Amino acid sequence: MSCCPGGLEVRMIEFLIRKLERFAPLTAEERESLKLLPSKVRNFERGQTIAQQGARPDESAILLEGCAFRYKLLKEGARQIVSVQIPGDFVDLHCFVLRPLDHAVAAASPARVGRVPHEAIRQLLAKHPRLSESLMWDIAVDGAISREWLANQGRRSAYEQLAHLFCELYFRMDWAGLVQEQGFELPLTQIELGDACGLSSVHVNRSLQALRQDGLITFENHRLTVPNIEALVSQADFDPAYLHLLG
Amino acid sequence: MSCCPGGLEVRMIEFLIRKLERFAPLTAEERESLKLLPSKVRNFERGQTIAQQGARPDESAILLEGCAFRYKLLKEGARQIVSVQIPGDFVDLHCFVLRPLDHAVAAASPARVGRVPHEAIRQLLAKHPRLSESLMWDIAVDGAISREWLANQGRRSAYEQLAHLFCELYFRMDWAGLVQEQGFELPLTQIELGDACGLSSVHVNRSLQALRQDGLITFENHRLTVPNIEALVSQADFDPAYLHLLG
DNA sequence: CGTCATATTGACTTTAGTCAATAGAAGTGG
DNA sequence: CCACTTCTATTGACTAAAGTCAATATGACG
Repeated sequence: MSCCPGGLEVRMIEFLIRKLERFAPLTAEERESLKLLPSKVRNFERGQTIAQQGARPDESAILLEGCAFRYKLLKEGARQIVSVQIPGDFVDLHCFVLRPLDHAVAAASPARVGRVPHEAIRQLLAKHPRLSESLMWDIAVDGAISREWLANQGRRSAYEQLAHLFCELYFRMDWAGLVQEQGFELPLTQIELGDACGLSSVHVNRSLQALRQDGLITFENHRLTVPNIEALVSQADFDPAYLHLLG
Repeated sequence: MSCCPGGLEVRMIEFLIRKLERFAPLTAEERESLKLLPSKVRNFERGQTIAQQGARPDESAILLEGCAFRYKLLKEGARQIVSVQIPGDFVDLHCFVLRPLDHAVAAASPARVGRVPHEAIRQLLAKHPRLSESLMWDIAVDGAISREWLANQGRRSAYEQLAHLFCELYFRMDWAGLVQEQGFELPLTQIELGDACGLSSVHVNRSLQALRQDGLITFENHRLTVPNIEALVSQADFDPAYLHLLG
């Protein structure tokens, strides 16, 4: 575990600031204070647990690099992945106010994670009360994504569900500047895609084949390519509004 | 539409205060300011729309009486209910920071709704910055419930799903003091239960029959009775922790 | 009494799950 | 480098859960 006394890496903080400014512009002082947020940076291997279900962490994690997901374990070993996190995401900001954690967090690929102490967040908000609305917004967007996932699981076919998930990730990754040549790194296995969509891995496999045959995606070597995002959006009945990507 | 110049009904505000104190105790001054929150009270008939998907309300609604649900409409008329609201719930607090609304809100029974202007919330938070954590908490609990619903839809059978939903409502209603003789008013139709669980109404009907035959519930005249809540909890693999009902 | 929404039932279809076998791919130790 | 393990991906055959369609019943209400 390494430590950045000056706060998170500058690049990442710029990223976080840019994200929060989707909600409301920040003042120079607010930006400055965000930049001074302390954090310990830690690396995780694929498959490692970043946070335990039921834990009461006194810090929240920002994903700096790699991919992670939040999940719940149910009886008989079933798993439900409830979100996929990409660089720049506050992985568990809600545990600033909501403890214990109702889910675990795992790294889906090698990942760099910055952990920001809740005490530092509390001081930040004491100094800049207006920022509390920005954090509220971040938590609320997370809720909006969960609701869209609910609609996805409840009312869409496996084919549409996967298409919808890929659209969501495409838009989020694109906003984060991580889409290159119409594709991006997606380290999720078919088992994990199944756990995210409430499907068996066998059925995921077959639905992926259908998406491939329809020319909507390629997916190999942990890289997803979408040659025609409009076509995928249309198949998935996808509307990016719920992501609140526009400032 | 009637108006309470002195704020929400006292009973309801006590209720809201009690709820927020599940997160952290409030000071006398904070309580006082909450009591002074202005609100217009409005009545709705069953089936009426309380808020439109895509709207940008400048107030948030507190459900005072009755039952409501939030839902999304998908292509081809499919509907996904993403939450069920009971008295005391902030139906759309998140729209304080998150607009436009990504879902609609409808009354599931005759309902009384208090609408609190965002401007008043903003002033409340300016005066009592610490309260922002309480509101953050309320939004975060909402997210936790959505995540549990995700696990429900993704990884449980129709029978378990309905049992789980009934457990959740039982616990929430009980906390609100609305459980009498092991049951409570549940105005949802089988179609609506289906839309909440991602099921067809026919399958809901059959699953309800199974729950009845197993002696776990009775459900008639819009009233759900659970003679043995522990048995239902056990069938549903239900753990109330995610509701954060304990102070 | 007629209307409308909801609930119930039966017959049948479809989607997705399960089980099992095989094939790849990545990593490990010799 | 190769045998070995392990995890993942793929395929086929079969099963089961849930959906669809259609008919009927029930209940609330004007």
